Amino acid sequence: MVDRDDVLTAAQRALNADPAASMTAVAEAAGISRATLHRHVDSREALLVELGTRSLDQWEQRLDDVDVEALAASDDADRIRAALEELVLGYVDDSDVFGFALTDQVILANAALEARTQVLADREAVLFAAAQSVGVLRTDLPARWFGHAIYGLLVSGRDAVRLGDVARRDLGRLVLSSLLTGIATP
Amino acid sequence: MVDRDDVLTAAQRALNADPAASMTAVAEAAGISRATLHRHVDSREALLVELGTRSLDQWEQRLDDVDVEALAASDDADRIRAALEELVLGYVDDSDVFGFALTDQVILANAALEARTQVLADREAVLFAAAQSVGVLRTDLPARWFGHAIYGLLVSGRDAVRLGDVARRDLGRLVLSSLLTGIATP
DNA sequence: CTCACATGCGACAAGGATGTCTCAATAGGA
DNA sequence: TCCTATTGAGACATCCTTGTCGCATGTGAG
Repeated sequence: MVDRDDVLTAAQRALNADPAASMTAVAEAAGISRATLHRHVDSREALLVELGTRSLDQWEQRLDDVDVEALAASDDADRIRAALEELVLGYVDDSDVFGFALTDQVILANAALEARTQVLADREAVLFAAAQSVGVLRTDLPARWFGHAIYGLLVSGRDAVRLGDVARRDLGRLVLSSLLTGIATP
Repeated sequence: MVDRDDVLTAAQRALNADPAASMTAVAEAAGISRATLHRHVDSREALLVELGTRSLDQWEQRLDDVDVEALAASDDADRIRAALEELVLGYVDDSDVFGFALTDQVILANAALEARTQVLADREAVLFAAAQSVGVLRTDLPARWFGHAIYGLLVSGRDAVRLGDVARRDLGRLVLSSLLTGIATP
């Protein structure tokens, strides 16, 4: 028997491989018929939205895990820096599974998801701002920019691995060190 | 009268605004009828491929402008660094117009465009490698990674501007400085 | 064994986009 | 002015995808 969660996971995998995959392709990937797929999910858009929600859940979980709010109030530069690294490395791992959601037009165009994205970005931005004030992150860049920069490097990291330019196991280090210290010689 | 070039430019604009724009929408944006649009372009895919080609032309032009090959052979660290900056700032400008091509599935899935992308990425990688050997770029990162990192920051930069988190005029500086020196405090 | 329930399969209608065609209007040059 | 080439508008067939439905199958619990 195929669990609803199995279906969503399979759909995730299928859409990760081909972001334009049709419901037929998704159903095949899940090893069920299209009719059964529709017994689990109302529509293609609903599926995408649900997967988008899943990815936001995961994002939120990462933020909870490092306890963003407490951290932001802590003034502990070392812990903040460590948390930032942990966060980014976590995102890199997540991008393996949720990467397609980063650039999917249906997900990006959904108002509810966009609103929740804003909320999470706000939470994150609080941490960034705290990191700025304790001297971990540069103060000459807007706090809101950091999240975007991370996002971009996740997209490029995915791409680099897909094209074989970078080994998957090196990705975390590459993204993190490019992000924090840049690609130029110090 | 509407020039073929006008049509492509308008299509660019329309697809930039909405990457999923239909041929009807593109035609409207160009101020012509759908039939006339098809007199200029065989199919939607052909249109996308042509616009993708255009963006690669522009990329190639940027590489020509800085004379990548000569530069890579020059061993002049200052000039290489300056060229890198010029290149990236140029890309940021181009992303205004060609940004949608960065993530469009039709364009990305096209074999011919992907092949040419590889060629251009190779040219660029030569410059990156030279930059590494003269001490401008870090040697502990793969030369092929740099191009991806730039790509990612272009995507995020576009996004940041679209969401209003970053002013368009600040974008070049943000991207360039995040890329080169990272977001962490030195 | 039997029954209920989930599934696969096939068929179906609907919707949307694409590409083609024809015909009338129009603009621009001879 | 007249002729020609281009355009717009609309109609059309086609294709693909989506979502729904009915029916037969099979499996698992009791």
